Amino acid sequence: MEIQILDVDYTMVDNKPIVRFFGRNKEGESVCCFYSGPLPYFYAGGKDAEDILKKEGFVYEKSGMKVAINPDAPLSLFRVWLNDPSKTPDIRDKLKSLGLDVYEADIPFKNRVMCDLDFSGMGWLDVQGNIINTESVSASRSVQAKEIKRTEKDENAQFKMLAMDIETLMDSGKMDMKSNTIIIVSFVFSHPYNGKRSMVLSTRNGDGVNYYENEKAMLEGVKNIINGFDPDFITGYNINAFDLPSIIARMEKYKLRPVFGRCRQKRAFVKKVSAREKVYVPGRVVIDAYEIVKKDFSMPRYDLGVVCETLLQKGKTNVKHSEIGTFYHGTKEQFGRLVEYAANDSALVMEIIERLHLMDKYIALAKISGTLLQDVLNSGETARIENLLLREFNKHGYILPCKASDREMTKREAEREGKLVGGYVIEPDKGIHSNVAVFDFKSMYPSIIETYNICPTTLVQSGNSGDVIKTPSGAMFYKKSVREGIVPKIVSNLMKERGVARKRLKSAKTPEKVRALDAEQWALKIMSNAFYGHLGYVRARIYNMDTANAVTSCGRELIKKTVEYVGKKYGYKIVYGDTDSLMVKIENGSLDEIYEIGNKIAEDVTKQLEGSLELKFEKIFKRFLPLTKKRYAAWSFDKMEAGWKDRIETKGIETVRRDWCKLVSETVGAVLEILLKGGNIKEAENHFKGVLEGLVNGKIPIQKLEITKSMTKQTKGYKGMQPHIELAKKIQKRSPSEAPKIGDRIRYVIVKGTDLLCKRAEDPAFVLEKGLKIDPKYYIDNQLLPPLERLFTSIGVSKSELLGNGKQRGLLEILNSIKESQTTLRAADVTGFVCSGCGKFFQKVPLSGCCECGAGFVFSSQGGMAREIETSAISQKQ
DNA sequence: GCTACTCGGGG
DNA sequence: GTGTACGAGTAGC
Repeated sequence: MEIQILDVDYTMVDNKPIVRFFGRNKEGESVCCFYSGPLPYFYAGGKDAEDILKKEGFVYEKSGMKVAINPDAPLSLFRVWLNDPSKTPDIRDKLKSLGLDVYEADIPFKNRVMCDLDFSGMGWLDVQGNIINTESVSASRSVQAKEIKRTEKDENAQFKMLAMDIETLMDSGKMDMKSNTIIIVSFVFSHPYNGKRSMVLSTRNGDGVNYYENEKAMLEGVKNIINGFDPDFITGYNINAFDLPSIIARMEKYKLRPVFGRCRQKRAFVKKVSAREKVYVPGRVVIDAYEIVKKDFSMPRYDLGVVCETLLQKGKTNVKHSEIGTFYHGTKEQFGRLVEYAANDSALVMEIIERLHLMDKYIALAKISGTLLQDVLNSGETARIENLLLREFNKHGYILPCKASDREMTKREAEREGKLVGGYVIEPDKGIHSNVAVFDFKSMYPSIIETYNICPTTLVQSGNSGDVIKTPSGAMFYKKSVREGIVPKIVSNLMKERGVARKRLKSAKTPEKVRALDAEQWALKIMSNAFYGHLGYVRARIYNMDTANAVTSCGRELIKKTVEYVGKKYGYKIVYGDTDSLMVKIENGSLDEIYEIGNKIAEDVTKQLEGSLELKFEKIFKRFLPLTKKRYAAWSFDKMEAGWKDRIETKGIETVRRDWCKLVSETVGAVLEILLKGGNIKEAENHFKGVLEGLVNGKIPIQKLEITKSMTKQTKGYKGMQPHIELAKKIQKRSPSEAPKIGDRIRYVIVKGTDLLCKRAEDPAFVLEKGLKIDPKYYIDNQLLPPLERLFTSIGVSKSELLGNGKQRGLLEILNSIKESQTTLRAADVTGFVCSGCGKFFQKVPLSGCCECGAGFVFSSQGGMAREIETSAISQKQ
C-alpha cells in the first residue's frame, strides 16, 4: 500500500515504542501504519565515558561518528540505546551530571525516526504488511507494517479538509476562552459528509440548524462529526488561538475528553509557542488560515473581512460583534442571520485555502526539509533547516551537538555583537539615471558556500596549512578534494534539484503539476538561501561566526572585484549595488541593445568566476532614481517572451504607512511616476505644487487626509499629548456612547485653529457635519513635506524651490506662484486615470504602469481636462 | 536614528 | 512531548 505521511507518533507497548504513521493512501482511505523497531538513542562521549556507561548499566555501542562542529577532535563516542522516548531527557541529564558530553540528545522521537528512515512530512511510503483490527486509532485502515520504504510521487492524496468557526457569548465582556459559552459551531466539508457540504450546530433551534439541548451535548456532537468526517486538515480563521482552544477548554469544563484526532487515547492539546498558541490534534493537521495569510500576503490588516475582499474579491456577511448575543436571543430572522454568518465564515476560509492553493508551498517545504507538515506550519525556518541538517550530517558520518543552553546563547550574542559583517552596499550615485543595466549574482550565498566549501566540518581549526581555501575574512576551509563539506553538499543538491524542478515545470501539462513544481522550486530556493543565515544564528546547532563571516566576506570581495572589472574593461559606471546586485549605467542604446550588452557582460564576468558562481543580467532600469543606500525607485523593464514588460519598482520607499494620510502616498506615487516615466523634474514639481494648491483651496477630499492611529490603553494612560488620544477624550465628552475603546483605531484630521496641534484633531464626520476647515499647513509641513522633500533633494530640488523662491513665504504667495507657473492641471482635480487606449477607468495607476490593453493613461479630472502623461506601449506584443 | 515592547486574529 | 520557536509596527529614548 502507498500512503502519504500526515503525522507520526508512537505508543508504548511492552516498554517499547511502536511508531505510527498517519496518512492517506492513493485510494483515498485514511490509514494508520504501525511499525515496531526504531528505538530512541543519542550519543555520549568524554572522559571515562565507557566506564560510566558500563557501570550505569546502559546499552551502548562504540560509534565512529564525528562531531560536526569539531570533526578532528579525538573523541571516543558511544551510541546509547534507550527504550522509552519520554525518559530520554532524564537520562540525558543524568549522563550530563556524571560528566559526559551528550549529542543529539534533544531530538523528538518522531523526528529521529523520520530522519533515520529518510522519510519526509507529506512524503509517500510503500508499506508491506497485514491489515489489522484495532480500536486504538480511528482510520479506515490500520496496517501492521513489516517493511516500509519511501517512494517518490509528485501528486497528493485526496485529502479531506474541514473548515470550522464558532460563535460565543462574551458575557464577561472579555475574550476569555474558558468562561465564554459556545453557542454555534459551523462546519464546511471539502467532501460530502452524510450527503452534506456544511452544517451548523447550535444550542438554539432554527432553520437548517443541528439543534442541541445544551452546550455539552453540542460539544459531543462536535467530536462525533469531526471523527465521523475524519478530516486530514482542520482549518479555520485564528483557529489556533481561538476556536480550537475554546472548544478544548469548554470540553474540559464539561469533563468531556477533547479527543477528535486519529488516536482514540490522545487528546487534542494547546501548546504555547512564544506567546502564541498552537493546537495539536494527533493524526490530523491544523491549518490556521489567518497565520498562513499573514505569512503569505502583505496587508495592513488581517481581519477576515479585508482578507476576503483582498483575496477573494468578495465581502463577508457581517454581524457586528455586539449583535451576536442579541441575535442569538433575538427573533427568528436575527438568529437566521447569525447562523448564516457563522456558516459563511467557515466557507470563506475553506475557499481561501483551496482556491488560492495556499498549502502548496508548505507541502513542498515539508517534503524537501523532511519536516512534518504540522511542524512546517507551526515552527519557523530553523526547524526545517535543522531537520535537513540532521539527516544529511548523519548520512555522512557526522552528528550534531545539542541545542545551545541559554547561557551559551547569551555568550554567542555577546560574541556576535557587531562582528557579523553583512553585504557590501555601494554608495549610490544620486540623481536620475537613464538606461541602467541591473545584474545580480545568482543565488550568491548558496553559491559561495558551495564554491568555497564553507562548512563547520571543513573549517580549518588550527594553523593547518595544507590544501586550503583562504577567504577574505581570514577563515580557511579544506578544499573539496581534501574533504567535502556537508552544508555545501546540501546546498549544492538543493540548487541542482531546483534546476530539475524548473525544467520539469516548463513541460508540465496539468495545472496541478505546474503548481506542485512551482511550489517545489520555490521551496528549494527558500531552503538553500536559509543556510547562510543559519550559520550566524545563535540558536543553531552549527552556529559558527567564522563560517558566517567567511560567506559574506567572499560576497563583498566578489562584488568589489566585479565593479572594478566592469569599470576597467567596459568603461561603465556602477551607480549602485547592494550585496549581490549591481546597477551599471549604460546610458545610450535601445532596450534591445542594452539587453545584448548586459548579457555579454554577464557572460564575460561569469567566465572569470570560480565554481558555480554566476553573474546574471536581470533587467533594465530605463530610469533609476536612487535616494540613499537601500532606497530607490526605478522604471524597470523585464524581457518576457512576449516582449518588454515595464513597471515602477520601489525599494525601501514606504508608499503606505499607517501614520501617513492617503494624500501622501498618492502624491509620492504620482511624483515618482512623473519623474521616472516622464523624466521631467519641473513637471513633478508642478504636480506637487498642484497638490499644495488643492490643500490650500480645500479641494482635497477629506478621506485622503485621514490619519489612523490605534489606542492601545486608556486615555488616562497616555503621558504625552497625542492627537488621536485628545480626540478620543473629546468624543468621550461629546457622545460617550461612541467613544473609542482600547484597541480601536481612531481616524482623525487636523483642523484649522489656534489651539495646540494635538487639540486640533477632529473626527472626519464631525468636520463635514460642522463645516470645519482642515489645516493645510499641518498637511504640508508634517505629512507631505518630510517624504517629498527627501525625494526632491535627491534630485537637486531644494525645499525653498518647492515652496516658492524665498524663505518661508505665506501660503497665499505659494498659491499665487503656482497660478503663475502654468500648471496644466491641479492635482486636486484629478479623480483618477483613464486608459488612452480602451478608456477604462482606474482610481490608481496599476503597478504595471499601464492598462491591460497595453496603452498608457491620461488623467481624468473633474473639469473634463485631460492630459496625457504616459503612452508606454513599449511592449512588442504579438 | 536606534532599541524595547506590544499586539495581532478571534466573540 | 527527547523541542521554546515570531515579526511588523509603534512607543520611547
